Amino acid sequence: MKVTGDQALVKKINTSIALEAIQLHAPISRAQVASMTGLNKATVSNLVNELLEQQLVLEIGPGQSSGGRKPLMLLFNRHAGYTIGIELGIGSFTAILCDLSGQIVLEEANIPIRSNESEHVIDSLCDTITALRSQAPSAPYGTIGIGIGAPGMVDEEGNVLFAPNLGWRNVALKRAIEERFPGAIVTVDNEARAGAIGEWEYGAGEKAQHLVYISAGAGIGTGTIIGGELFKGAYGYSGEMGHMTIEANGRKCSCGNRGCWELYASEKAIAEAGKNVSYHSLEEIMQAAEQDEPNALHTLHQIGEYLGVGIANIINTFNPELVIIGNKLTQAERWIRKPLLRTVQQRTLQSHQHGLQIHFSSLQQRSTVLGAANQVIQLFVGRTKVSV
Amino acid sequence: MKVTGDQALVKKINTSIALEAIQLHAPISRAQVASMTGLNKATVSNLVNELLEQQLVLEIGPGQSSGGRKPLMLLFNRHAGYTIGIELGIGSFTAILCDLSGQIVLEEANIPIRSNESEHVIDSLCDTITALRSQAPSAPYGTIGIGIGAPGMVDEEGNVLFAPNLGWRNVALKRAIEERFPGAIVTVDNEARAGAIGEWEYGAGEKAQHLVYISAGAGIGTGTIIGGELFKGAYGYSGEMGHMTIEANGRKCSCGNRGCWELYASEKAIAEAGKNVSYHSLEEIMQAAEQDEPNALHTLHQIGEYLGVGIANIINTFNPELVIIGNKLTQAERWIRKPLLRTVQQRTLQSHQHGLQIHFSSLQQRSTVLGAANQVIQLFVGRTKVSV
DNA sequence: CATTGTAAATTTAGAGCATAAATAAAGTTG
DNA sequence: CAACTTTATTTATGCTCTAAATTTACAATG
Repeated sequence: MKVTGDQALVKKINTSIALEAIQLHAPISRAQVASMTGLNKATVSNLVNELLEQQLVLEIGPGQSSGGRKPLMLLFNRHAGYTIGIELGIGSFTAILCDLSGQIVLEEANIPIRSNESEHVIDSLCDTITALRSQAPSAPYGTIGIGIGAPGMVDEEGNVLFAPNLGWRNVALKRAIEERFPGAIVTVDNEARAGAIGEWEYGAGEKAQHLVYISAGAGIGTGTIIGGELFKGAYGYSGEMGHMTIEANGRKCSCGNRGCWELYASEKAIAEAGKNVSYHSLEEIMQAAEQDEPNALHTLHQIGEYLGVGIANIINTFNPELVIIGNKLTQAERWIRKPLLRTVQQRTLQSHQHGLQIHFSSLQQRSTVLGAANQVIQLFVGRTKVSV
Repeated sequence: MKVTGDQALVKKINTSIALEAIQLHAPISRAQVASMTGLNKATVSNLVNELLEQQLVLEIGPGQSSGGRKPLMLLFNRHAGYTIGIELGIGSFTAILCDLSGQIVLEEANIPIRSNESEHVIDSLCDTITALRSQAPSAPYGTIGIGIGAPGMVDEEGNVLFAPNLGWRNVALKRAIEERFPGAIVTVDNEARAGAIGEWEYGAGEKAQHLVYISAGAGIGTGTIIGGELFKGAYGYSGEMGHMTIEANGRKCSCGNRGCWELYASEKAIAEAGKNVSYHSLEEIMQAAEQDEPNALHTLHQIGEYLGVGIANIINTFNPELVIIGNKLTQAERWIRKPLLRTVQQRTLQSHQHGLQIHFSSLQQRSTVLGAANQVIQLFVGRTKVSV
């Protein structure tokens, strides 16, 4: 959005800075916030007092003195409001209610979807949202909003442009939810991008300024965080790296391209490799791998290698500190991990390997719901940044 | 940089907004600037008057009245200062002196470099810089700085971390130049990233908010502009997309990886394809192609196709509005163009093709020098942006 | 236990900037 | 030439940050 500078903007920026310092370093005193952020003590006092009035911050009494007056310690009031996070999957969805620090209060996992018809799905989502809202603890701001991670391309207005697994085209999901819950903050984003935020804020991504999250399931989606911010790309719907070519003359993909990464490194690879054997799902092949069946082991190893090929490309493109692999394929970490790491090591520039870490998701299927919820929280607290 | 909000920041933001409006829409009146930017008329008047004092803006007298008082038209004073842009190549470098709007005043093209030894190269650069500075027209701010585009990985401090074609490792190029020209603004960036800025500001990239520049020469480098800003990536030196794998089991690359894009879509592909024929350079193969030699034509077509494969990956990753192909291979546009476009069309998602344009560089080898010069100009005028 | 020193938080006074409204300047138009 | 328009500046006001002074609250010390 086009923004000009005025005093309100200054205050917004500084409030955001102060609140973030409190969130990250609680319990913390006003004086510490001032010295840490570079803001003037008086400014911090003013801003904090307003945040106290708004109940976004709590004073929990005096802390340890360091030779003088005891500081009054501050906490981010994670119970000021609650938010709902939803991961829309294939055949089912998962919804959570969490507080402003991402602590899950209620969870409704794997609610089946009977029909992929968008109206039906939206009805179903709304029923669950209503149920969660009614069970939410009372809070100054109540349930502030609903964040949704959807499988497919989502534009900046929250329209699901294309979701092949749901058979959706141009579904105005955000608007539909907003209409049902007037006043609520609603966000809709791609499932992998929400997952990236989830891992970054609450999972394996702690503190990393630059990370890439790879959602490897029925296909491959990616979410990228650069400089502590979600990388939006042009028009807001980049991230179709699952359709990056890694075999120029490879198999035909449903997207029209050939040799797409997700053909070789997602569940799609199982069905393909198993054409002559009888593996049709990740579950099946994992069972077989447990029995040390050579075919299953080989297929899983190959998936690991191909995941590594794509990850190497991502590393060369974005040079992140951290790559996190999430979604269903993490269940096969045992078999995938080694070939994946070896491939990445072989295929990336030495200089990019420096300080690079590769992790599997630590949130166990909760990356997306938490990330979706976090997107609402970010809007609620009004995070604002300046680049010079 | 970590920034807190104060009045100085507000002024900086608004000055930047006003100046940009004048640069882009000159000649323009104060009133137009105000209505265009959303700034208050009084604010614009104040800021413009300061810019006039600073000689960054000129008043060129009254314009056409639209029914009332004639507006006083404003121009960006492109002669307020001059800047030097340098493209460091292999075996030679090119330097220009240009005004603040990128108009080239002096050009020293293809100055040979006798030895790649960094000290020698730096000496040589400094000689040319000194010569250009001494010939620069007199201006309020004189020659404000030096921008350099270097072939290789450059970090945010202007250190050339790795430039295989020069045999450089960890050369503190920016600091070296700064020491020789105290007070000058010095920037050092990767050649392709500078090229992206050059094309965006002065070339085929006009007005596009999201573009990718592909520098196809001895290797492949890329520069990406997203949301009107150079995409820096983690640590500032992303963009090694030339080493993206497009043939998982392809040829070995000097970077350690296999099947890197630049092996198939840069000059490297000529040497390789020509192992049994006698093409060793772009010039040779183009001569042969002029004579319709089938081998040459086939090789060039293939290069076009492989360029398309990589570009398709980039499109899926960044979803830009505009892709610009620059550097040496543009000379072979005649032969490359068609297979390239066809391949991209075949390999990208329909939704991404919507509104996508693919151009060849319009600046003819000047993308990088102009982009490098522009980086200095940007710092000089202090462009500042806010994201909400 | 009163004194001294220190740290935290608040108050005060001052300055910078943007803005709306009023005013001035310089046109056009019938 | 009077009425209307548009452009630019001036004025008065409000908001925010900041430095410095002040208040508050505690620790250490003889």
